[in-house]
Amino acid sequence: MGRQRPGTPTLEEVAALAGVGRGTVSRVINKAAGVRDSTRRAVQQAIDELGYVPNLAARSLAGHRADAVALVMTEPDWRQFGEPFFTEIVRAVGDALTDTPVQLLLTLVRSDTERQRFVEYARGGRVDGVLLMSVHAQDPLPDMLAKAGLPTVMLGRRSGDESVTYVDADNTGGARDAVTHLLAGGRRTIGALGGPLDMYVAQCRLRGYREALERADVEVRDSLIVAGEDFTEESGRRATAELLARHPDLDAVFAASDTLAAGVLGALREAGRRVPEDVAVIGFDDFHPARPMEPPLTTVRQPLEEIGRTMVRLLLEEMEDSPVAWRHVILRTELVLRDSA
Amino acid sequence: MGRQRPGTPTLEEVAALAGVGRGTVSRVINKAAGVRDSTRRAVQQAIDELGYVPNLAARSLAGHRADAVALVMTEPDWRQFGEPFFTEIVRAVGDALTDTPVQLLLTLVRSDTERQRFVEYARGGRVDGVLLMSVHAQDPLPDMLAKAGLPTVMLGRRSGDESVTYVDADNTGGARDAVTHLLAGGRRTIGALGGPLDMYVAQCRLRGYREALERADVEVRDSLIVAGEDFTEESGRRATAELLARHPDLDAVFAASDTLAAGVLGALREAGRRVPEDVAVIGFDDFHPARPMEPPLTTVRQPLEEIGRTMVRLLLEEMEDSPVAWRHVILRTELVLRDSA
DNA sequence: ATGAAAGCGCTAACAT
DNA sequence: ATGTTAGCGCTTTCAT
Repeated sequence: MGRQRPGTPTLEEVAALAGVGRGTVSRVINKAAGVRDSTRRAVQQAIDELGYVPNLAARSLAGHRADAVALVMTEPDWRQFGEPFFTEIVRAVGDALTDTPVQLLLTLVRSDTERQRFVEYARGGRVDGVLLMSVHAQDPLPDMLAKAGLPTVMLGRRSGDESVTYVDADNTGGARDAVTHLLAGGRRTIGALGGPLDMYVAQCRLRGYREALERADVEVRDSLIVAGEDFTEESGRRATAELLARHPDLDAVFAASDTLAAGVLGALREAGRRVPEDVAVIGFDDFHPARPMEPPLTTVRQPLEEIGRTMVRLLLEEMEDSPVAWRHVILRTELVLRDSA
Repeated sequence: MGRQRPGTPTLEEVAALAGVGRGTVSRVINKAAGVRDSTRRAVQQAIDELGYVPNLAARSLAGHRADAVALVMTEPDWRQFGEPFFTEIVRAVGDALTDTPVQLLLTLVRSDTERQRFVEYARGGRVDGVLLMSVHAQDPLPDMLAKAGLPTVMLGRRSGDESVTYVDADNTGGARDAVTHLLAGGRRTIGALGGPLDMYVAQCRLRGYREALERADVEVRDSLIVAGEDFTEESGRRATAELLARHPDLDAVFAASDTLAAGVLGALREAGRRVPEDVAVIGFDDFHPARPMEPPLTTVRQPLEEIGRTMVRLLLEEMEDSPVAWRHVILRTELVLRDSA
């Protein structure tokens, strides 16, 4: 057992030292109005003298709030957490909370044990709200939290008619733009690398690919589409090799993530194809400044900063019970042209 | 305000429904001994019927513990979090806690504001202990926590005489082994890439480099040593370019991290050097299965799994106030030979 | 503007 | 084995 050391000063001792009532001390530490300036100073001095720190458990119990929110990564494969997409989201969420008194707690949920433990933690009132990243279609966590009445915001959605509040990028539109760009460049044999199909985001990006082809009256061939197991570089490599075997005349590839795209580039070069001369490549861009796409290719940029900010805004609104205009927000992507393919 | 919805059943209601006293219900949910099996079942049924979940704030307040520990990343540059070294540690720590009732909370401390907020969170009793990653020499956080009497375990140390409990790899020894191996291979003009010198780990690794040279009676030349700003690949690239400019006859490089080593490889190849024929490279290995060193080179492997496990063990011991044999643990590294350089 | 007092829901010590 | 009770330290009315 750890916790606050015995002998930790309490609000009551502060009150005694300052010669005021408990209520007054409470008002001071909560910066509530209606305290004379001289009293406030006296209390503050007592606080400093004693090194008083509020007991958060007591505050939670009496105040019915935790002043904390959880950002949950529900991914059995924890290494995904190192992916730029997630680190950027974490950064954006952290930034959005920096001016609030709310403590951000990142948590991993990799197994049913951990899921159970987290639900008890959250339902137990240790957080006021939950942000969910990387949710797979069959994940029960969002519903468990919703049923418990906990304010919850997801990054992405599990399906087309999602009940939980979410923020998503316009994956379909972004993919459509990308493939339309490839078509405009004269490409016709365009391969598509989706991510894992149990994630709606992968379905959307593939749908965008199809829609672009259909609009241009180009035949959609299933043999040009490969759904990977995940969004990793290695996955991109394997899929590309497969694609090249099936379609030696491949002249473009649309990849559903930038790590996939990196794998595509590697595999293409190994196979002796020039990029973008022989094969043009476009991927979604997770916008990680430290690991720029190399070489710079045209990418579909997701507004990660805005996604994180929006998630926080929606969550705080739900926590305040204030009216929310939209419970579903879909943010536009941007096609960043960086080649002449 | 969020938190447990109004109308959430309390322990008292469970007791009433089950027709027992509060104490008994408490015993049941805490799996305490001394409850008849039939009573236990009756209580359990009431719990299920009501969908009761314990209020963790009340439990903390009465029980003087939080059943949670924080794993803190104190790095102004949050992107570091994506580095394999950290994701592996997070995984190992998560694994070590998976069979305990303790919830793991990851937190970012990037600024003074966040440091302050976290200290209040921790001192406020929301966690029973703190694990610290990526601590820089002048970081005041460890002392703030120690002064507050919070069980704390650091990954690495801030200096040679660290007061806070820590777990570290044998950086000096590992570096010595690496450089000794290079010398045994006949290399004499060996460059050294340290990390940021405000981190003790970087100093140790450079010391190991020096010691190996001294033991072999090879002159230590300052011009062969470059301290980077951080442990990133980009940093490794720049440093290597500098090294090559100063020493065209460079025949080996010792890098203080695997990401640095990756940068070294890139820069060497760009400069037309063959690896390991012209220049042998050895780096510390953060052992990330998903991003293997490419090409496989000899590396100094740190026992990350064991580091994480040990940190957790020490922390739990400190939390239990049970006697701890060592407050400082230094784990051996292993030289993994993968080339003929 | 400030003090007093009633809980918040639980654990743990003490009875029985 | 189980019921009873006294807090844990705070927020929040309600008086004054």
